[in-house]
Parts: sequence; C-alpha cells; structure tokens
Amino acid sequence: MRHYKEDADDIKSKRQQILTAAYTVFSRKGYYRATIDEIIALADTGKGTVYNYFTNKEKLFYTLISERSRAFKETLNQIMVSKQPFMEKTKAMIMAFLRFYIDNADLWRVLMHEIRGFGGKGSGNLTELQREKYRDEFRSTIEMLVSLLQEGIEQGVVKECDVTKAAHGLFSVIMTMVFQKFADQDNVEEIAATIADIFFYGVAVQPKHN
Amino acid sequence: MRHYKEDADDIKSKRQQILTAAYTVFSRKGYYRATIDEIIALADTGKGTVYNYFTNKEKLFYTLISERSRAFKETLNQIMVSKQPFMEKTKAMIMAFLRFYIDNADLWRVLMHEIRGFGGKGSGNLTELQREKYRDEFRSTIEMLVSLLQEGIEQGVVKECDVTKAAHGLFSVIMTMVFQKFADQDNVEEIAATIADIFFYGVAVQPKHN
Amino acid sequence: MRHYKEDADDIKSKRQQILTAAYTVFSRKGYYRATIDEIIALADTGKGTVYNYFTNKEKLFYTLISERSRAFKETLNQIMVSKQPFMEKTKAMIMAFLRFYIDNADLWRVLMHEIRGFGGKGSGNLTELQREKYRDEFRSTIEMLVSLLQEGIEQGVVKECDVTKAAHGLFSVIMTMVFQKFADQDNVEEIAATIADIFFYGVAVQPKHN
Amino acid sequence: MRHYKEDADDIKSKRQQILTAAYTVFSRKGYYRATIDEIIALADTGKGTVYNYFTNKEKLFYTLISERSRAFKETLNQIMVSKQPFMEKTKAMIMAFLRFYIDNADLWRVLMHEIRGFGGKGSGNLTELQREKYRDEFRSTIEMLVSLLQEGIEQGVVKECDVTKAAHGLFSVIMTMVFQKFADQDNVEEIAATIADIFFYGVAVQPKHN
DNA sequence: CATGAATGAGTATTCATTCAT
DNA sequence: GATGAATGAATACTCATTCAT
Repeated sequence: MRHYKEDADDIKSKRQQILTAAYTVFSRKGYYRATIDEIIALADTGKGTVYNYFTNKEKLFYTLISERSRAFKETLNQIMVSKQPFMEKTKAMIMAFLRFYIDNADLWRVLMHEIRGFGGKGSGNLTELQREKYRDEFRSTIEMLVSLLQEGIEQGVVKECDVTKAAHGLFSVIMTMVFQKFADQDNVEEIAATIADIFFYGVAVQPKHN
Repeated sequence: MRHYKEDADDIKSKRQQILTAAYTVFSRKGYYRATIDEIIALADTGKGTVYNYFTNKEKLFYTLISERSRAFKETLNQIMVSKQPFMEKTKAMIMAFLRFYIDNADLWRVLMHEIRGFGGKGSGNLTELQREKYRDEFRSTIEMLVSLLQEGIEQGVVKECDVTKAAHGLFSVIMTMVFQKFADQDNVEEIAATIADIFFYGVAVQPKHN
Repeated sequence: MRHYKEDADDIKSKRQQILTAAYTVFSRKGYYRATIDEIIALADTGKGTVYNYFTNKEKLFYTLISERSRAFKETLNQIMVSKQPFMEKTKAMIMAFLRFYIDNADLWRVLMHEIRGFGGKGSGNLTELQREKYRDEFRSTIEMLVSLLQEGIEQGVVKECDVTKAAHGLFSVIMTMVFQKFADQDNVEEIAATIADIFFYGVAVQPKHN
Repeated sequence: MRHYKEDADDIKSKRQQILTAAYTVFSRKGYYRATIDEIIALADTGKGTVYNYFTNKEKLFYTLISERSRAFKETLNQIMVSKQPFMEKTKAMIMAFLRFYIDNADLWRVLMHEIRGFGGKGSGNLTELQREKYRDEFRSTIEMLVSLLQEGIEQGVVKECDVTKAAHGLFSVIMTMVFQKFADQDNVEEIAATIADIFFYGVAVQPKHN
C-alpha cells in the first residue's frame, strides 16, 4: 500500500507546493477572496496538510511574504555595502527594487492593502503585533533608500532634504512603474535610468551648464 | 421599533447617514471586511433601508466613490483652465490632490486595491464594465496631470519626456505623502512646494546658476 | 393640490386594480415568489394602499380565490337545479368546470399547492381554520359532481359505485385537460364530450349493441 | 462541537440522513417554505455538511427527486416488457404508480408545482434546462402509459382514441386517489381494480351482453 | 384614503478550521 | 505526516408589514 516516494523533493515539496500555490492565489485574488480550497486544489494536497504546516490562513500569508522578502533584503544589503560611485549604487538599488517588485507586484500590492486592517473584530491581542511585522517588511526596505540618500548627502551629491520623505517618494515611483506595467524584466535598466535621472535632476528644462 | 422623526433633517439625512457610515466603515475595514451590519449600526438605521437606497454593497461603495470624486474632478478642471504661470498651476494642482486625498486617503486606498478584483466568482456580466468605471475614476484625474505636463512641455519649461510615466510618478509621490501621513491639511502648501521642487529640479545638488 | 377624480370608477377601482394585479402575479409566480412590490407596480398603486384593503398577503390571496370562486359556484348551482337529461346536464357541468379552470388554471394550481402548508411556524392558531377555508373552496365544487352522480344513480343511468371517488376522478381529469393545455376556450365542447364519453363508457372497445 | 462517530453506518449515513430529512421537510413545507435550517436540525448535521454534498438547495431537491424516481422508472420498464394479458399489465402498471405515489405523494406534489416556476429572478442561464429536467421526470413516466394504451389499441382491446389525453387522464385519476388518501399501501390492489374498471368500462350502467 | 420610507426577522450560502483516520 | 468530512459563525440580501404624512 506504500508508494515509493515519487522523488526526493517530494517531502520537501509539500510545504513548498503549498507556498507556491498560495503565492498564485493570493496574488490573483487578494487576501480575502483567496480560499484555502483554491490553494489546495492548485497545490494538489489536502486541506489538513496546509494546517499541518501553517497555523492558519494568515500565517500562511505571512510566511509567504516573509520568505520572499528575505532574499530581497539580502540583495539590498549587498548593494548598500558595495563600493561604487553613488550614482551607480543608486541605479543598482533601483534596479533591485524593480526586479523584485516585477516578480512580486501583485502579492505586495495585497500586502500593502492588508497591512491596514488585519485581525479586526475578535482577534484581540496578537494582531497589532502581527500588523507591525508586516509594516516592518516594508519599512526595512525603504530604510535602505533612506540610508542611501543619507550617504549621498554626506558625499555632497544630494542636496539637504528630508530624506525620509524623499525615500518614500522614490519608493513610490518605483512601485508605480511596476504596478502600471511600465516596467518589466526586459527594460529594467532603462526604466531605472529614467527614474534616477528624474529623481536627481527633475523634469525641468535644464539651465545650460556652461 | 419605529422612531418618531427626530428632527427636520432626518428625512434628507437617512441616505446621507448611510453614506457617511459607509465611508467610515469602508475606509477602516476595506471592501471585504466591511459589513452591512456595521454600517447600519453606525448609521443608526435598518438593514432594509440600506437596500432601499443602494441595490447592493457594491453599488453603495461605488456611489460613495462616485459622489466624493465628482467635486474633486470639478476642482481639477477649474485649475486646468485657469490662467496662471505654469509653476503656480502645478503647485495648485498638487495642493488640490493633497487636499482631496488627505480627506479620502483610506477610501481611495481601498478603491485602488479593489479595482483589481471586483466581481467575485464568475465575474459574470456587468462586472468588468463596473471595474472599468472604477479605473476611470482614477484615470481621469491622472489624465489631468498628463495634460498639465504636456502644457509645460509646450511652454518650454518641462523637458521632453514620457509624460504618462512622469504623471504617474508625480501622482504616486503625492499619494505617498498622504498615505505616510507626511501631509495633513495644515501643511499642504509646504508639502506641495517640496514635491514641486523635487519634481522639477530633483534631489541632486544644483550646479551653481551664475 | 387636489385632482379631480379621474373617473367614477377610480375609487372602486383601487381595490379592483390590486386584485387584478394580484391575480396576474400570483398566477405567474405562485404564492411565495409573488411579491407585494410586483403587485403594486402592476396595480400602479402604493404599498400602503394594499394594506388598507387587505390585512396581509395571505388575505389578499384568499380574497382573490374567494371572489373568483363565487360566480363559478353560482353557475354550478344553476346547472344542478336545471331540468335536463342527465347526459346533457353532465356535459354542461363539465363545460362549466372547463371554462372556469381555463381562465383560472394557474391561480388554482397555486391554490391547490398552498392548501397544504399555509401559515407554518409562528402563525399559530388561525391558520388551520384558514387552510380549511381554502379546502372548502374545492370541496364545495367537487361536492356538486358528487350530487350529480348520485342523481345519475337514482335515475338508473349510472352504475352503483363510490361516488366520491368517481367525482374526484372526473374532477382530476377535467383539471388535467386544462393544465396540460389540451383544453382551451375554443374546444371546450369537444373536450367535454370526450371526457363524458370516456367517463361513461370507458376506453374499452364496445361490445356490439345489437 | 464535534461528535465521535457513533457507529459504522455513520459515514455512509451523513448524505443519506440529509436526503431523508430533506424528503420530510420538502414534503411537508414545499420547496420555498422548506429551510436548510430545518433540514439540518432534522438530519442532525451541520449546515456546511449539506453544502459539501449538494451545491445548493435546488440541487438537493433535484437529487431527491432524481434518486427516488430512478427505481420507479425501472419498475415501470419491467412491467412494460413483461408478457402478460393487457388487462393484467394495465392493473400492474396502475398498482406500480399507486405504490410509488403513496410513498412520494407529497414530494411529487411539490415537484409538480415547482416545475412551473423554478429559477428565481432573472431565471438566468441553466435554469430553463433545469426545469426541463424536472418536467422529464414526469413525462417519462406518463409516456409509459401512452405506450401501454398504444399496445392496447394494437391488440384491439382499446378503442381508437387520443392516447396522450387518455394517458394523462388515467394518470391524473391515479394521482387523485393517492392525494385524496383514497389509496394506501393496504388497498392498492382494490383501488387499482376500481380504476381499471372505470377506465375501461366507464361509470355508465352496462347494456346487457346477451 | 393613499402613500412609500423605514424596518428587521428570516434565509441561502461561504469558508476557515478541526480532528479522527 | 497526510487527508478530507464535518462544522457553524459570519454575511449579503429579501420582503412583508407598519405608520407618519
């Protein structure tokens, strides 16, 4: 009655299959409209299995965000500590953001929305902490942009300004390029250049540099 | 179980009360987590009354968006046709956006999210049209920014660039200032100035204009 | 602010308009699916007006049945007391039934169904009595057929048999011809003849009458 | 909130329990007045369970009809293909009808009524097909009577007549005997004999066969 | 008398979650 | 570990009925 394990990945897979399916469904449907039923159908697994790995729907969602986020944050860190001219570093940074969000646009859009109202009614206590964790998932990456700008100011290439606001502005522009599908994996470099250009020099007609 | 009319406004009110309550609940909870029960509790009305005025939850939501949007679009139009220096007009425009979104931030955030997946299961019939209407609610305002930039280019004060992308970028920055609560009704002017400044001249240290 | 009464019938009409509309809606939708809203739309009157004339939906339905029934029962009575050969009288009777049910097929179908389960849960007391009234609406007409057959037996043209069962059988055949739309106002006579023939002589091949 | 399985039948039961309860409730209340709440109370099960087995109320109802109908139709078929004198076959047929409808009178009464107006508001899409399925549940059995009469005509024992009308008439008489509770499982044979007798020879006093 | 705005009890249906196998 | 049958709280929506005007 026992089947040979179909392949070596299978055991590791189960959990992964669920996460992959969850990614698809959450991205397509948003948090509320996503159902466990749809996820298990896609993951080709049983309902109980989901609850073996993840305590509940919310935890499944968080795990998804969290795991996808980890690698991204690592990438950002590496860029930050790299030695390269400020302008290059900025462009690299923007490209990293673009690449990540192009892959995760829909899920992060959902995250951004859900950040505001998880838990609600009965959820009582743990929820506000939970929500905080979600917010941190964003904050920590935007923080990188803040540091970057700070560095720019220290190097004298960025003018004194409210770096937090500026970082958020830059971040939102990047997101918008992705959400509006102006950016895709093929034009990342070009879009990054455009963003950087306008971010640095603005849209105003340049005075002649003579 | 029936109240005597409490005062003369009551008759005009009922529908308004519901819309006001709906605004609060949708803003706080998002579309899906908002319940009619919560809305009627807040509106101090009966469930049937809601359905007398609005065919269903979705129509209630749309009406809300639609009514709030109307005045805003009118304002934008007036600014657009006004005769004033480009820079002034831009700032006025940004301020109008800020003012509107400061009041409607949460509801519009919900709108932005829901735009993507309304209509449930089969998405059946009128839904795709419905969604389109929602999208238009945004498009039409961003369109204003596009026109503005176009005007700037024609006047030679804005450099040649992809105005659609630029408009979306500007829009997203405005939204972000509001969503992050950097902007409130008291500092609208200052924030508008900052946004306009960076949008035009960028964050780069300016070459000396001598 | 007062309009001249539009015409003399108007006052009498209101109630009649409602009954007419109710007839249509109940016939088309059955008791449960019929709504007061649909009735008033058709009757071109206000919701309150309905409740001025009829205490509730159920009473409206009953009134409808009751009024339509009255004339019919009168007709049957006249046929019963008329002096004419048994066979003629039977045919006249069948034709009267056919004519009435052709006009009222749908409503009576609803009645037949509702007879079984009015009132239900909370309705407590008055309901069983109510239901009884409905049943009488039928019984009294079938009773006529019973009397008729009795008369036939007394005259020696109908064989001894359970007249109640026979009357119900005859009744059901009449109804079926109507419900199946085999009968309409134009072929009433022919259908009546066929029914009478089979009812009297059966479907068996007749032994030669020599 | 969760019961241990009480005995081995339970697993097979759940679905059956629901169908049995549904039979009772639909029979007693009709389609509209029957509520899922009442069904689950009687079936001693959870609301969700019903929806695990049946997509909706309508499907539950249809399944009920459909399953009960199957065996009946099979029985009729067997009688039809059996070799026996026409009169015997007819009586057997009538008895089969009586037996089935005595057990299912109320439910079929509901079916007959609902056949006319299923599908609610827009009557949308699959509903007309649905209704057709219900109608077929009847048609197919009456069709048997038509075939039977046809056979009788071919054998020269039934006189030429409109077999469709005659079959409907016979059918309605059978139903009426059941509905009026003239027939019960104990007098099926006697009632069948009476029906057959009158159907064949009518109620008229027989001319002397000399 | 006629009206219709307001009401809320009642109902079908969904879906996260549990737990015996 | 994996599974899925069973569950019921939650929710949108309907519609008969009332009552102030």
